[in-house]
Amino acid sequence: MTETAGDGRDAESVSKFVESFAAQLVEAGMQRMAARVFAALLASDKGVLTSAELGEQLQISPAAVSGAVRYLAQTHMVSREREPGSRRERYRVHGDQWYEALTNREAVLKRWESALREGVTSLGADTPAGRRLAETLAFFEFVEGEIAAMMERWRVHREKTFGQG
Amino acid sequence: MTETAGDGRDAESVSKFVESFAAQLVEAGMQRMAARVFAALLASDKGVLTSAELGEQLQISPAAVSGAVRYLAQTHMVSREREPGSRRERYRVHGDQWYEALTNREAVLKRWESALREGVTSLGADTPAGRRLAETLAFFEFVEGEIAAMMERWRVHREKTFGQG
DNA sequence: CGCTTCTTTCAGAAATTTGTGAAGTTAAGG
DNA sequence: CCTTAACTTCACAAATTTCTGAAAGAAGCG
Repeated sequence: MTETAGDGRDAESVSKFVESFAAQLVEAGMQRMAARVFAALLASDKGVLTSAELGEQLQISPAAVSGAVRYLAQTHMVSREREPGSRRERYRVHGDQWYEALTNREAVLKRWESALREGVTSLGADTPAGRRLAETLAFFEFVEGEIAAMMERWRVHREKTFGQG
Repeated sequence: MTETAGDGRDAESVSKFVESFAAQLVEAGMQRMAARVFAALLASDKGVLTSAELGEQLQISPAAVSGAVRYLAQTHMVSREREPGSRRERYRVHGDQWYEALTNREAVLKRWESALREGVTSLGADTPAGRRLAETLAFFEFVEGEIAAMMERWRVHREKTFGQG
């Protein structure tokens, strides 16, 4: 059985999962390194890894880790931590926050809505195209509200199923 | 005022909307030509354009139109029509279907779930990482169910707001 | 059945994206 | 303060993606 450094788990199984899950995320539009880093964190024992650990496990340069983490932090899928009095940064998946970021993409929705709003104005709200855009806009606004409610239901459902986690 | 062929609308306004909305879609991961074609259809008078019209309006080759439309049709964001007795294909946005394709992405979710399921098995459901993956999996399964309900609520909401459309 | 018109496929050029090594920056610890 | 360990930024090489022109493929129409 192949073992990594100290975490006592089958490195090959981990890698297999990491690569296959990352591949799916990539297919859905995520940058490759970001996807691999994220998957590695998900599959890690504590949900926390250092830059060096990520680099070694995924066989990528510090620069690649840095870039991936910047992206993931911006999109709120991982958070950076620093043990006080250390130069070592640690990256963590929030057991119950990251998927909001994944599905929500509120910023994306907002920008779509903004573009649509301008379209309605400039094409005219009384034109067929304007009406189509207005309806599309209404849909996104609707979705935006629904997602919040859905996440709330998830939290309830989750607690029932998994406890406080 | 700049007018296109026969639709009597300000070509520049249309183009402006098309390009800015398409840009947002691209940023969210859609292929550029697909995004432009889609936006052009959204902003068209009838929600229908021919291949030639798309090529001219967007200044792209027939090949590019073909590729974009293939993608959009595969993802159910537009449908292809053919007036019986014509070689000319027409592409249409479904005023009230395309966003299902956009948000649904059921196939994507399914593949994510599948990768996670394998991860849970191979890492062990009783390990910390296994539990994290299992919870993630549960989340996606939850979302999958919720989306159907959400779309149903949208249909109701839409009819109240826009009528039968 | 061949002509014509439209769409698709394909190979390749161009542009973009990605990941690296190396230099630069920051901050802990002596 | 100087050293050193870590992270970040930058320029470039490599890989990938994208779009085009050209050729091939369908399908109506005479």
